[in-house]
Amino acid sequence: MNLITRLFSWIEWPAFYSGIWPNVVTFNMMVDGACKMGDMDLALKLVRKMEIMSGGSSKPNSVTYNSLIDGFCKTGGITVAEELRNEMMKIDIEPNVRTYATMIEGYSRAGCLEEALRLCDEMVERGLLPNSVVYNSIMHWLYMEGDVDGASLVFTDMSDKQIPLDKFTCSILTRGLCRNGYITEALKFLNQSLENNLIEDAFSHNILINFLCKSNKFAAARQLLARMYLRGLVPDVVTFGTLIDGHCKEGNIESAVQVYDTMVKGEEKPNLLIYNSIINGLCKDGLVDVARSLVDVLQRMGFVDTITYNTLINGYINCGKFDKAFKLPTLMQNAGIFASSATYNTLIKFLCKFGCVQEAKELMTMMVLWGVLPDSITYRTLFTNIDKNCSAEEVIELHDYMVLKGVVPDKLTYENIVSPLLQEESATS
DNA sequence: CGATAATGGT
Repeated sequence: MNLITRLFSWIEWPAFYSGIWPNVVTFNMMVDGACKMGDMDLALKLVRKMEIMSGGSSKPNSVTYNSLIDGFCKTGGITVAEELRNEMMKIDIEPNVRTYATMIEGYSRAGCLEEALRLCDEMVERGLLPNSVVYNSIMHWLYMEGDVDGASLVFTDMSDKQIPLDKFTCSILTRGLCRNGYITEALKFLNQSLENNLIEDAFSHNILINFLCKSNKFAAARQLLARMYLRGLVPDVVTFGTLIDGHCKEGNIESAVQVYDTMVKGEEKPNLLIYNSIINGLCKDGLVDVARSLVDVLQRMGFVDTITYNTLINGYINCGKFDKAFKLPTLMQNAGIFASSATYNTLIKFLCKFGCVQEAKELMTMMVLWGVLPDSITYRTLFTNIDKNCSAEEVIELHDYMVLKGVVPDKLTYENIVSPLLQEESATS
């Protein structure tokens, strides 16, 4: 019996024991919980049995169906979702705006924007008015497809129909414009939204600051931060984290630390992500020893994770301090931090790069012994570096070993390197 | 009364 079934197994018992009968809302909460966990079998089972389990007092309603439909859409079962929509109509539960919004998002996510747009028309025909959620979804997926003009048209339509814009609309437009290269337009739109008092949190600004950093426009990014203060918008950890990471990637530790100071002077507490960014920045800047001191301090504060150490390992390797890099897995274990596959992948890649493929293979078997599963990256690293005059049997043996340990092979590597050898092998034997 | 839909940073 799996955990989720176990958690809900009390439902099978007579409710007399507690003296409280579950009603539709109780069931809907459980159905939605199951859907959110992706356990659609359980969700469906609950819905099919709720009438009997409740002694005939509870029947699925539109909320039940909307939850189910959303669950199926999110787990790739758009066909089942469509069947459920038909089913609810058959038992006289009218699909409402939420039902359509959920289906429209589902079809868009599945890459069927055409069908999503058809559903928009259909809901209007049935007398339902698409709300901002529906418009936001459609615009988001048009932008994802790169259809900036289409999204603009939908936005105009939304304004014409006087559907209120919300903070979601703002962030979707900001991100959509940015990701399609319209940074100036995004900035213009953000200013306009500020004028209309549509912006209540740092969300949209964070998106724009992120894109400005990614396009190396740090002055503009910093200016935007300054403007947030002017407009009374409170920057959050994400705002600072984005700027700090941007500066670190740029190799400008000084600016990163300046932003850090600004953040600490405000009431915002730095999080682990921010420290990891700084550690990465210090390494990139050649200041690995400073990075190491920072990690030591953070470790004493209990403020480190796997990524902290992985970043430092990368830093040591990039500056040639290999012995220090290889000592880190033990150190992190002492600090109670579990090494990840990425920890060993970094070291394995280094060994391969310097022709020590045998040692790399040994490290891979060691990580298995230490309870860390190799992944498709480990697989790719080993096979793309494997000795050219290594025998086919050896390659296949390594492949079999890794697959047996639960590794899902990297598709391209398998097709190009391992699979040809397998055929060769079967041809000769 | 209570339960359901869309957005961000290593």
